[in-house]
Amino acid sequence: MSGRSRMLLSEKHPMATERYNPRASEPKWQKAWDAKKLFEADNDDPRPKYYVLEMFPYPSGRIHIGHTRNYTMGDVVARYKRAKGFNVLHPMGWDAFGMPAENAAMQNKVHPKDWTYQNIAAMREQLKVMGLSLDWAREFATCDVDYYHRQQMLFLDFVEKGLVTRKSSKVNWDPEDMTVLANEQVIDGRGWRSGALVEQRELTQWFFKITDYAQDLLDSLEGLDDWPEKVKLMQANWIGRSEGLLIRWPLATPATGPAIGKVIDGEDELEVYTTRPDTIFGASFMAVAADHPLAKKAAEDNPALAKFIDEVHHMGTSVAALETAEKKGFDTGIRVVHPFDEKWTLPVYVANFVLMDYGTGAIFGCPSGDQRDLDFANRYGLPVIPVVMPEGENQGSFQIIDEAYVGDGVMINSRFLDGMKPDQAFDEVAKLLEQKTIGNRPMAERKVNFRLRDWGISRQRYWGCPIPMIHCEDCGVVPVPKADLPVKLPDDIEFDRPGNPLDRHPTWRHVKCPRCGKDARRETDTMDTFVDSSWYFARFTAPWANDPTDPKAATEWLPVDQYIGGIEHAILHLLYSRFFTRAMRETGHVDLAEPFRGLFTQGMVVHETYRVGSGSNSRWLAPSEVRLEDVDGKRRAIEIATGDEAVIGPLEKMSKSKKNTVSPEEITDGYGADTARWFMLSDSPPERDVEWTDEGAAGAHRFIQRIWRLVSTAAESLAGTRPAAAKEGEAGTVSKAAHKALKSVGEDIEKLAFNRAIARVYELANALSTPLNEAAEGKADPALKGACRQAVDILVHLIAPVMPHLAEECWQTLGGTDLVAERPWPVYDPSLVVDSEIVLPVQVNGKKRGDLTIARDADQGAVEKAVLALDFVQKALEGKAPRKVIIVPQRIVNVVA
RNA sequence: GCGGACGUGGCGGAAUUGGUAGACGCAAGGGACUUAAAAUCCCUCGAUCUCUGAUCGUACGGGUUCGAGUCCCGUCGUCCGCACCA
Repeated sequence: MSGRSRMLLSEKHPMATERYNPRASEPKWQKAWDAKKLFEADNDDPRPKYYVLEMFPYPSGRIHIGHTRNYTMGDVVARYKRAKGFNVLHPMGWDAFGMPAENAAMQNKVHPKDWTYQNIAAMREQLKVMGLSLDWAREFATCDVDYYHRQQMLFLDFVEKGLVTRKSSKVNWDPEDMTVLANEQVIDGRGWRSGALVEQRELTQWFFKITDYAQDLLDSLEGLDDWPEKVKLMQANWIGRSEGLLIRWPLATPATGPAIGKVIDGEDELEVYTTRPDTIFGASFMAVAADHPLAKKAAEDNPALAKFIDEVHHMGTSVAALETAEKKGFDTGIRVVHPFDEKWTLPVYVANFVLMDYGTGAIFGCPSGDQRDLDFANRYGLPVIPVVMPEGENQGSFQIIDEAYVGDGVMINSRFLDGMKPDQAFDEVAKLLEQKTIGNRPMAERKVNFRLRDWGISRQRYWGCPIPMIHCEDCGVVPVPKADLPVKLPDDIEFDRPGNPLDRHPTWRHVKCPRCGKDARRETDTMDTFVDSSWYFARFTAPWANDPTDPKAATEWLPVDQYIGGIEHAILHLLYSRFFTRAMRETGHVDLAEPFRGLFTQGMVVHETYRVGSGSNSRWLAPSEVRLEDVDGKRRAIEIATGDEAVIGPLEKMSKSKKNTVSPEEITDGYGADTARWFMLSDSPPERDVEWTDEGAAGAHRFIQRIWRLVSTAAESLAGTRPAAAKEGEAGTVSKAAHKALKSVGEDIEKLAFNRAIARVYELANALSTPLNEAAEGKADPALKGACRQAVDILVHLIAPVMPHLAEECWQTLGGTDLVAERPWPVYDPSLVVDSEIVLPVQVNGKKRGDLTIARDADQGAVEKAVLALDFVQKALEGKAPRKVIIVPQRIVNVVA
């Protein structure tokens, strides 16, 4: 458009501006940012560093709207911190190994590699549309040979430091995916991915010794001040520390005294773990797990017991099975002797509720103090001796019938412990038994137990990082020499059968032993994909480094200042990463223990569901397939194609199966990225779920157009005006509104309270609406013009973190020659964020009756005098003196009549 | 069962952490502009009543306080995590 025609147009319609067109505008500004490489972090930049990271996505093929909310939050922080003068690292990558690629290979005959890289390419393009200020120069995928090569280096370093072990253990076997799952990946007895019922199998597996760090991982939670309490609590529960006592109970044999029970050769004690040694006089039986060595031995000549053990093995592990499972046991015939009474023997049962892999796989049962033990005792007619009684109960009448008492109180029926508190009794029992001996060892020792297990990382899959180890018949398990790394995945691979394709590859597994040179075979297990995501944040600090990290860069950038992701990773990913960072410190790759200084868990994007038909004929409808109507205040959904009414279901996480998904393109194609970004952060607090609604998106877009109208109509008249804050009059009101908004938006972003920041921007836009229109109509005096010019500059900078494209467009229209993305955050004038006069609410007897407008710096005496002179106060007092006048400075006045 | 979080208009949510409850947005209703529509602008919007004012009101019942959405005790409800962990 020529200057002449522009002038004609503006003469005809002085107020007319075109609507803002995000489709033309957004790509333009994205190119401008890229051209200046504004988002590429320089490790040598001397400014203070700030590392903001969102949990990287799995390349499933499509970016989900939930992803974009997550990344937008990180982007707002990144853009804000950049404007505040930080050297910001904001990278992006791909968590690219895993089962879905293999499933696609099996179903669609695509190579997992091709499938994955194609998905990455598509998703990268989707992300770019969002205008995120990411450093794409550092992008990598965990399936890049470059990346898993370094992961193999780390693995070998961990092996050297003794952080890796290989042990035979019972594993959770997913029969559908035909692979092993970590305990953390078994949810309600089912595989976290396949949903298949998990079986128990005995396999030799590779483990990371995370339990070595159990205490440290627990203790260090306390220092994570910028983590949600909820996540810390979940981790603490998962680590599950308990303090107790190992007690060795002598088996009743001819040597120990009355040989009542069955005698097993070579067995003379039963070791149990208990957190309640104080209840030892309430013991009425012992119980061991079905896999306990004593149980196995006792079953050798006892077919009935062997049968029972077999039954326990086949018991379901589903929640339903566990909940309904009755406490069942089988008496082995073995007897133990009570540590404090040689004449007291107790039966040893095999019980279905005792777990082999916690404690020692054996317990003593105290029915009065433990519900499970009580259920068991009641079923098998074993004695129930109350040993702890609530304070103030009458011992004569206190009984335990079918509810165990687990609280605090006072010891009874416990000989020398009687009258003590349970805590004291605990210590007393520990002290006495530590002094007694059995064999050559003390009869008891204090022991801390953890629920946390070592992290099994072996997976019998192709699409993962090969474990760089070699099995040699003569030398045993030998690490691949570092010089021979990487162990690359073979490309020629068949997916015609389930199971591990690496295992049946014709040549790949055959190698020479690096130690003796004889024929040997490669480890064909690959690593759990949670290994890949346990250190990617460190790799981002120097993705070009030959070693896994560049320790200098890692030291400078880490910890991640702000990590943002879903609550679903509260345990697995975050705990593994905390362990990994410790292991990397041990091996010299980083110099810190805690990888994430600040953690934020964002809510999901949810949408209601629509369903037509009923029973087996019913089907789900996508939001785009229905039309919503409002009939007599009732919302109805109509299927557009058929006109049938659909049932509106509750808000649910967006999922393919229920078709309640909205794709980012549906929004960005029409309204643009800024609308999507603005909508996802407004209204709902970021930690809570946000409901995607068309009205909400439309509302966000209306605001974009409103800002554009406001700025562009005033732009011409403000063109030559120098920004200047005013203190008085209408101009002063404008300046104060702008500076107050500037202050609170900054504070809100620092706290990640994006919804509040957005509310403040709305307020500022509302406040500027009249003055800016006056300026556009030429009705503003120089003071007001200066104030408006400055306020509009501030407004543009305030919207920039959330609506970066619109901000650039506005800035250009206002005559800016640089980019908002490279401009500093404006500084507010402290004198403009406080008013010289304040309005104090005045209460009489705690109820608000009116206001008092008074100078901000008025002293208490002046405030009291002015309050007492108010009409409504005098009326309320009826001429009497007030009993009390409470003045909270700058806040409220309460007159007590 | 154990552990934790939460409960505010028609809706999403604010409330400086004990100081004006309902900011801001969505939805709804009314009006202006228009031949009309869209867009835009203005007004109303917790409930009740004797309506220029008053009373009630933050799940429910008590308590502490000059003052409670906020703190304490109890009840109900919702959500989340763990779950036979001795």
